[in-house]
Amino acid sequence: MNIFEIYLEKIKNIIVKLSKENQIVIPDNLNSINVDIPPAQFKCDISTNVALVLSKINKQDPFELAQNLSKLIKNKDKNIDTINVAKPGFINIKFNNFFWNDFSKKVLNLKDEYGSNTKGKKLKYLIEFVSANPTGPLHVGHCRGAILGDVISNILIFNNHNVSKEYYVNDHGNQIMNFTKSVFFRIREIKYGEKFPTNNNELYPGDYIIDIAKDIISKKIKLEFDDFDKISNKLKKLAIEQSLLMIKSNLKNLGIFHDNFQSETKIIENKEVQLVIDLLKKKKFVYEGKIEAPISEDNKDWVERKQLLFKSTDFGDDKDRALQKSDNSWTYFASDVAYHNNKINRNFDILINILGADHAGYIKRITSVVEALSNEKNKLICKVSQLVKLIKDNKPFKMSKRKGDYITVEDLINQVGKDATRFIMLSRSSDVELDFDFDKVKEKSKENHLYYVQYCYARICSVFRKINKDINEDVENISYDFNYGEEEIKILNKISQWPKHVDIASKKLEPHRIPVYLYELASDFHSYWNMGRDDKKKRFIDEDNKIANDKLVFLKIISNTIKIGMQIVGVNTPTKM
RNA sequence: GCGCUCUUAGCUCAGCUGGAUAGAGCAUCGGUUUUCUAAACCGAGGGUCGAAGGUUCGAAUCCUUCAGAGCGCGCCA
Repeated sequence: MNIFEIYLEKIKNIIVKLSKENQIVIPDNLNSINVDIPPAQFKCDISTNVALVLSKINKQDPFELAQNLSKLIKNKDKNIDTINVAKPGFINIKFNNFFWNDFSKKVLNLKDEYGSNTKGKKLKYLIEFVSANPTGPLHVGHCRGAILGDVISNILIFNNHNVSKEYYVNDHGNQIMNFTKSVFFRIREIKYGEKFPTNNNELYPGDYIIDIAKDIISKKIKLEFDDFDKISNKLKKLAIEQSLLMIKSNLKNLGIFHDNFQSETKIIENKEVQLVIDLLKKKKFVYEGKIEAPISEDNKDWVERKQLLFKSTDFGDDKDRALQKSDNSWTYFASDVAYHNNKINRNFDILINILGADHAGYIKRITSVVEALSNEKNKLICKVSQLVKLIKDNKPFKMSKRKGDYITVEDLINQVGKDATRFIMLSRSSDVELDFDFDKVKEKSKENHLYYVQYCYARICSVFRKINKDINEDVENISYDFNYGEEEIKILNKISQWPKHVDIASKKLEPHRIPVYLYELASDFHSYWNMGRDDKKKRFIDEDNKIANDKLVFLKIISNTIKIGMQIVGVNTPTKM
């Protein structure tokens, strides 16, 4: 029930027919023809640029062409009230009451599927997000990407795609060793009263390491904590297990659940790295060579040497990328190459990676690898979420790695709650930095968009409560002979735009469009609600505590649309506030 | 130095798969509650869409150059 799509189809059919009858010429590609939301001042429901697109190729005045086409569009269409041609050659269509009756009925019947694109091809997506190192709890920095990935998944699922959500666990490498060592020292601290070394800045000082140490001790596993090297592998497994539990609990509190946790170690143990590098060698994308020293400040200790490199410059990267370290172990990149090959072999149509802004420089090489391996150009799509600037007491709040000086997801949820966190993290495009103001987030006003939208839903629920109806029950057995006025149609019109916003959000992987739309819809509704003060006809319940059928359907489809949207965002719609 | 992202009202941002007179919120000023939720609503002022070129019938949107901000640029992960 996307009226923009329906009319686009109709218009395309008309011009294709005309071209077959040799009455007009049409371009091979009709993609630039659109049916869009007209600016408010034109007081119509949809508009199209067909005439403007066709005028040049037909050497005809667009205004005149538009007039001719509009006659054909209007012809026998029982939905159209008026059809006008505006200045350069836009065709503006206003629907009649019959249409809005029919529209409200259809939306009502679609229930929680309204806005979902059921026509498109069903694709298999793999979306990798969060993938934070399992060396500690999630902090605010991870939060935005986590929510972004989750809601992109929700949108794709809503549009009938198949989505697998994955977390890549970097349980291999130096960081993990440092982390394990930290746990080791904490265990010795607890067991033998040895002081945790403070002079080693490779170690993780955070208090959560103590918790992990305690948890491991409480398991009473037979393990001697005297020689780190002897037990490092066993302890590593235990420590990672604990920190993953912590991370999963953080994610759960954000309302996020992954389908799969893919271990880096497993990929290395399965020899998948060697396999993929052989494969790339065969394709001539891997060679032995030298790369230049990095430009960063302290590259004095840079030793130029021959090493195994991936030819990412073939795909437009600045330089080729190292696959092997000097001790012959694989680089992080190498195992990630194997991981992506693993993804490709699982036969997904599209791979999506959600990355933090600090990893944006990594995109080129990884998309290059995926292209080299799959021979498909846009197989892997990387979305970057920009930084979150924390603001407390009107001042930027800087997080540092020093102990206790960073805000975890847990802190965030305890202070502002899951829903507000989700809604605000999504309220801006992922391409721009986001100010996260602790004080404003907790405010319960228009400033806080979550409450503004929830309040709209709660207001509708209050009407249902008043007349002893259940908001979740279906509206049935109603004859549709409503006569909606201008104000109601304004909102119905807004609702008609919902599928279009979902569609763009889905195609461009831009979830912020959903909260932005919901805010606008809520605003229209609040506005309507307040009309009831001056105009009794605008109130939902009459003197006899009854509601008219048109008002009932009206409320039902508004609340329905809000609920669908809020479910995609992953927040609650309380019935009372 | 190179790469990615950003630059729209005093502030925070929508709008960008090219379209018509560029929209919200906050802040400022002025109003609304015998009424289904005032966590709300209505009104007013506020703009060279960073700058300059280009493509186009048409540019905030696409391209080029420049300026400013953020992030990144290791055999780290």
